[in-house]
Amino acid sequence: MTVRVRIAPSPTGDPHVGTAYIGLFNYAFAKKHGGKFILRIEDTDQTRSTKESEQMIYHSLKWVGLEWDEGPDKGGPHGPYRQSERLHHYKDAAHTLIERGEAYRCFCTAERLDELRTKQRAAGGRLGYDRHCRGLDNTQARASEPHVIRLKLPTEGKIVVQDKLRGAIEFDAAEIDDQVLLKTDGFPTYHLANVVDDHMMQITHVIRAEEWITSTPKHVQLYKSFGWQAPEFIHMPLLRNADKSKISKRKNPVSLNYYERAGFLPEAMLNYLALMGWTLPDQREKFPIKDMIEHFSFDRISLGGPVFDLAKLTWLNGLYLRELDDDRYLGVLRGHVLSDAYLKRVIPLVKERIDKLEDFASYAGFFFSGKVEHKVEELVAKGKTPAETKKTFELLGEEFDTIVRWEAKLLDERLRAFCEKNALKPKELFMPVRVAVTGRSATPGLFETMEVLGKEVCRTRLRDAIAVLAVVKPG
RNA sequence: GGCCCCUUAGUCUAGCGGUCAGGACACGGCCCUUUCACGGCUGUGACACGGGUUCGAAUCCCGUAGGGGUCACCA
Repeated sequence: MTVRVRIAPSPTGDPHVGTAYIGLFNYAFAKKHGGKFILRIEDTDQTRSTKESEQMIYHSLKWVGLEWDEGPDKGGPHGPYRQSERLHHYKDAAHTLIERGEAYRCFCTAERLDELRTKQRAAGGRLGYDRHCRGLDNTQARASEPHVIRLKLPTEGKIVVQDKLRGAIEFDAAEIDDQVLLKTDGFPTYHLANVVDDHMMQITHVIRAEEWITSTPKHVQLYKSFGWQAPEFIHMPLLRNADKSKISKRKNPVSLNYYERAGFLPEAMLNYLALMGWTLPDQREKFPIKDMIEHFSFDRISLGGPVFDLAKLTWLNGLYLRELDDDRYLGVLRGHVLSDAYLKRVIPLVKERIDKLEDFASYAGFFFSGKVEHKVEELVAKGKTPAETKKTFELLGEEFDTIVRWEAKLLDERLRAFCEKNALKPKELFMPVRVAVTGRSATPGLFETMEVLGKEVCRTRLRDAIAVLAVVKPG
């Protein structure tokens, strides 16, 4: 049996560091055993999936060097590899299940389900679908009405998940919801799509994040209902913020775009990610990924959720950077931080503001630097307190997270709307933001500057500014 | 809250019954150096707690505590 593993990101937003992390472990395992590493795009959420995001996933995965053997752009013997192009498979599968009595149509409205949950919450009991439609015998007749298809789970007994890292994990079948398989819009949920695809694509090992453990019994039941053999499950620990919560953009740069832009080398990135929960038998911390492949084994994975430590990644990156010869160094420098493409975007903003070329670097320095210095007194608008400013920045950070197209015109609109929503005058917001994202009070136009800096840099500097304000003593 | 997972220093980890509990990041000191970095040396610092099992537990078992995840027609 040849090893076949997959990484299955959903194209909703920026390419995530967690995708690279899980991708790496899949990749290392596949390469170790001469198997195949497959990329599958899980775009079954019609409202959130975007083509831009899908493109960024390809770009970032290639950047870190995780080349896939089969995928939407590459093809392969088990395509298509984009779930939105496989809808008929899921539909067929769901109907097969209905015919076998393993699934049923459910006509409950979103309102009824909301109501149900509200009641359950009030009663303090368990949340979950009450199987209202499970016993319906006229489901066939009503097939033309809007409905979802739900999986029938056993009402008693245990469902056992075999996790390669943790052994047997037992769940009471009665505790598990009759999961929706096919949504009203005819699209499958993750649960159905991933099982159908993993089976059809002959995936042998599912290496995914720990957050999936609790839905795995549903998948186990699905394989059983179909009469298919389930793959092996390997649930990796979750990357964490410093406070141990699941890594998130509120507390860390999580976009791979950021790391590429900031001038981290892909080999350092991968090396660092490999260190998160895994060790080489000889304990070396700096190693090329081919060494990981050579020595890879699941029993060297530790299960405590590792805190993603930017400081240590930075140290490791320095090691890699220092061993580059000057020509290669020039190459990576010109490839990212000082690329022609980036300089060409900075020039129009700086040109009219300086008179001698020698002033370029000092005027435009913040376009090229990582961290910028924040002075509290510059960060806080007249008449505002540091605490108020901190609060405003936190809200603004969340606003940033929802902005998909990071362009000056849109930023202008969004920030003005933000002022209105939060009862702020533009000048009470714009100067503090300027200082937060550039570290300076004299800069080119704020929105143009923000566009060129990019979302991730702005987000990171805003986060840093928040941290500076957080240590100010009130009064 | 129910269910599930996890638990060695601030952080990443080694350890798989007998070790002075080892390494790395960060932090402090010293050396190198015109400065700053790099580099070298060095220091502070950990087995969550309580019961067992055992001649002997960081290592095995059971509790407790803590942390995390999950409870969607999102993945």
